[in-house]
Amino acid sequence: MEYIRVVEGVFIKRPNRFIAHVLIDNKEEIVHVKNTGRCLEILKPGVKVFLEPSTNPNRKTKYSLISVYKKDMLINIDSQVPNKVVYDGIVSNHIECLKDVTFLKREVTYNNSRFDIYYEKGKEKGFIEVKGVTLEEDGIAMFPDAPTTRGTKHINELIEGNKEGYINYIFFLIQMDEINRFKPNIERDKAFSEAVKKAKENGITILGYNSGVTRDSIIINKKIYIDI
DNA sequence: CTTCCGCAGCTGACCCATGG
DNA sequence: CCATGGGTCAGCTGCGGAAG
Repeated sequence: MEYIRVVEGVFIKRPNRFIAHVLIDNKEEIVHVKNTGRCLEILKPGVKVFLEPSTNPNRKTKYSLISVYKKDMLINIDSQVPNKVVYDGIVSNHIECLKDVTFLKREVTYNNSRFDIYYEKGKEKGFIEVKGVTLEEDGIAMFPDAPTTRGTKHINELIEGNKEGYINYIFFLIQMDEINRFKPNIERDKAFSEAVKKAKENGITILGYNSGVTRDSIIINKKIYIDI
């Protein structure tokens, strides 16, 4: 997944969920933030960020904030992209246990939820819920960075699906390089963490992959250890 | 003892920008 | 036109303290 005409900036502040103030070419710009989480740990004043110019002339903001440096590690915070990165990873047969799928579709509604990816592989079929992970502490990636009742609900519905014969997956895409370990963030969201554990006990496969992140791209990389 | 007022804390609505 | 989710603010509730 490539970004076009990426520019560099310095993060100033994020007054609300959708916008941030960023210094670009020594000029303060108001830009759109693609991330839904709060990202307190990484969006600190003065950090170096990368932005993609918008092609939509009707937009209020000229740029979207896509990645942030945390020390010397670049973290992609685009919450739209993990979905696509995983989808591309499956299509290119990069995911060991999802090789040679026979059918693949994004954003598929099932009962009351919409899941990120639906797949069929011969007789096998199921849903894949993708979670983008931007939080890291001591080399361990964690999710979520803020409580997510929606996420918990999704997982419980994946468990229901498994009971009805689907073979479902939870896929944590770590939006950074060189992180080789993942665990649910029990301190931040106990309910979610317990739902993940329950999912595993009910036969749902929990996958974690890190990504190759550069200033103008993100691509799926290596399978990592999941600590549940 | 009862009533009223003030304040703190909580809830809910709305706003922000975008893309589906 | 709706979903997204945190921040802000207005308005409401409930509690406590003080005064009649």
